[in-house]
Amino acid sequence: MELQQIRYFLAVHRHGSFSRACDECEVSQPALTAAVKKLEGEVGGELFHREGKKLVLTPLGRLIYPALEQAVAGAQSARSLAENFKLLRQAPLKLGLQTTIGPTRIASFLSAFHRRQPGVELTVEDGSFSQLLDRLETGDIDLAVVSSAPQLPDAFRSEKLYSEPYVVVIPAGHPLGRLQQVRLADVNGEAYVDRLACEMREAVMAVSQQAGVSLYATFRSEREDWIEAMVQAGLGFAFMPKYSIRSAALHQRPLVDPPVARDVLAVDVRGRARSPAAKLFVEEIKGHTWAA
Amino acid sequence: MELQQIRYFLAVHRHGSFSRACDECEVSQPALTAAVKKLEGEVGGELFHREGKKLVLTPLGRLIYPALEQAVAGAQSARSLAENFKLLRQAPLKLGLQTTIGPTRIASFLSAFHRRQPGVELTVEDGSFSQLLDRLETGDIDLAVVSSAPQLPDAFRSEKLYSEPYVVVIPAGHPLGRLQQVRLADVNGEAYVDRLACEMREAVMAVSQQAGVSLYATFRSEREDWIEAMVQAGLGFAFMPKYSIRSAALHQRPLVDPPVARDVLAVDVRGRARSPAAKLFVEEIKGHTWAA
DNA sequence: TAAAAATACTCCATAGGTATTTTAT
DNA sequence: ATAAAATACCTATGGAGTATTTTTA
Repeated sequence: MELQQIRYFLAVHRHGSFSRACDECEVSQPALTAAVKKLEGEVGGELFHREGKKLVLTPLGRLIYPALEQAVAGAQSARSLAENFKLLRQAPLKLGLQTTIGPTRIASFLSAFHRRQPGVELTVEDGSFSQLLDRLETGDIDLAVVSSAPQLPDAFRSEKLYSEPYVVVIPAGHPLGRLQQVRLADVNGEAYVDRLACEMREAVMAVSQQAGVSLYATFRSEREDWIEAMVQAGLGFAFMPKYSIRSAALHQRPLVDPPVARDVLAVDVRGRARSPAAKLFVEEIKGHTWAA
Repeated sequence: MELQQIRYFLAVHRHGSFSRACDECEVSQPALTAAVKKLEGEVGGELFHREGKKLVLTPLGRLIYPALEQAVAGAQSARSLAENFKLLRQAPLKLGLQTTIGPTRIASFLSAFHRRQPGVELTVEDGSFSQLLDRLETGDIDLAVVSSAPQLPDAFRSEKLYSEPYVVVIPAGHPLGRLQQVRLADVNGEAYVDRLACEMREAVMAVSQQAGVSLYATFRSEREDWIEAMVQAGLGFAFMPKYSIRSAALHQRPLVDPPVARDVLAVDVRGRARSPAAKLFVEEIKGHTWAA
C-alpha cells in the first residue's frame, strides 16, 4: 500500500470519476484505474461499485476511507511541519541552561529574540553541565548555554557568548559599600558568605591565600537564593557572577585586582548541522549588545 | 513521499541503525540508506545526525516523526479494518427498513443473527420506499427490507424474505372475536378504523366494493400507534399486516375469503456485489424459520 | 581493525504513457 | 452516439540488489 495509490483513490472519490480526477493527479486515466485496482487487491476487495458513469463507494470503501485519509493527512502534515520549520514559522528550539548561569542577561536577549522571531518556539530547561552534554548528544536539547569553567569534551563545540565579571555583593549600609571598586585586599577579615556551587570558588580561594587575605565564611550554601538572603540579612558579603544576582535590593561593586570573570558559552555537538532556528539563535545572541 | 520510505525511516529509528533495520524491512542496507536520503530530500532536511555508529534524530526528524507515524498507522489501520471486514469481525452492515414493515418478525431474526454473528455491526434505519432506494444507490445503506406492493425499478434486485398475511384486529369482547376466521362478508357494516398508509388499502377497498361489503370508517390515520389505540378504545376493527401489530392487548383473526397478503423483500442494487456481511445476512434471513 | 554507512553500478519490476476496446447512457 | 472505464502494450524511471569504499569507534 503506497501513498500514491491512496491519493489517487481519494481524488477519484472526490471527483466521482476516474477521468475527472486525472487533472488533479496530473496523470492518465489508465494510471488511476491501475493504481486503484492495485489498492483494491491489497485490501482484498473492491472500493468502488463501478456502474457506468456512476462511482459509488462499497461498504469496504466507506469503512477504510477515514484510515486512508489519515495516512495522507500524516504525510501532508509532515511536509508542512518541515516547511514551517525551515521558514522559521513554528520551529521548536530547545535550550538547556546550566543551573549556574544567571537568568538576567540571557532573559533579556530571549525576550528580544522572541519579539523578532515569533515563529521560533523556545523551550528553556536547566540542568547540570554534564546533564546538558548528555541531552545535547541525544538531541533532547538543541543548544546549551554553560559556563566556560569546566573542561569541554572534544565531541562538542562552543562559541563564546559573553564574558561575565564577578562582583562583590553587599547589603545596603555595608562598610564595603563606601568603595567604588573592591580589591581582594579590601575584603580581608570581612565576614563572607560562601557560594559552594561557584565554579570560580577554588581559583578565588587560591588567590586569596596567596595574597594573604583571609576569608571567614559565616555561611555556606549551594543555593543562590539562600546566599542572597543571607547577604541581605547582613551575614557578610559574597562573590557572585554579575548576571546571577536576582535581588534588586542588594548592592554590588566591581571586583578588581585581581579581576575575576567567567565566559558564558553556547555549546552543541561538534559536526552536527544546526537547525535554521538554532543557527539564527547563535548568530543573534552573538550580535546582541547588552545595555546594563 | 511514500509509505515505504516512511516505514524504513521509522524502522531505522527504532533499531538505531540502518544495518540492524535490514532484517525487519527485509531489504538491503543501501536500500534503506537510499530511501531515507530520498525522504530527507523531500522534507528538505536531514532526519538523522549520522555520527559513526550512533544515529540521533535531528530537530526536524523529531518534529515530523509523529506525523510520519500517523501516516503508516492510517495505512495499517486500513489494512486491519479490511481484514476484519472480510472475516466478519467488525463488519458494519446498514439496513433500511421501510416504515410500513412491522418490527416483530424482523426483530426476532435480527436478535438471532446478532447472537450467531456478533462481529456484524448492524445499523437499522427506516424510511419510505423511495428514500430507501435512493439510499441504496448512494451506498448509504447496504440492504433494504420493503413491501412487495410498490413497483421496483429494474436497477434493483429483490429476494422474497417471507409472506405476511393481513389479519383483522379487534379489541377484547368485539363481536368479530367469536369467529375463528373472518371473511370479508363478515365485516359488513362493522365500524372500521382506516389505515391510510396501508399499501393494500386500494385493493381491499376495491374487493369490498365488488363484494357489496360496506366499510364505515370511524377513524383514519397514517400512524400505526394511533390505529392500534383506536381499535383498543373500541372505535372499530382494522386490517393490519400480521407482523406490524405492536400491542399485545389486541386480538387478531386471520382474514380469509379473500386472503390478503403482502410479500416482504430484501432489496439492493442489481449487479452490485454484496459485502460478506450482507451476503450472510440475506442467506440467513431466507433460511430463518419463524415460529409464531 | 572491525563494523556500519555511503557510494558505484547494474538490473528489473512497475508506474505511467499511448492506443484501443468495451461498456453504459 | 458519446463519454467513461477497462484492456493491451510499451517505455523508462527508480527501487533494490551486489560489490566496494569510506568512516569512526
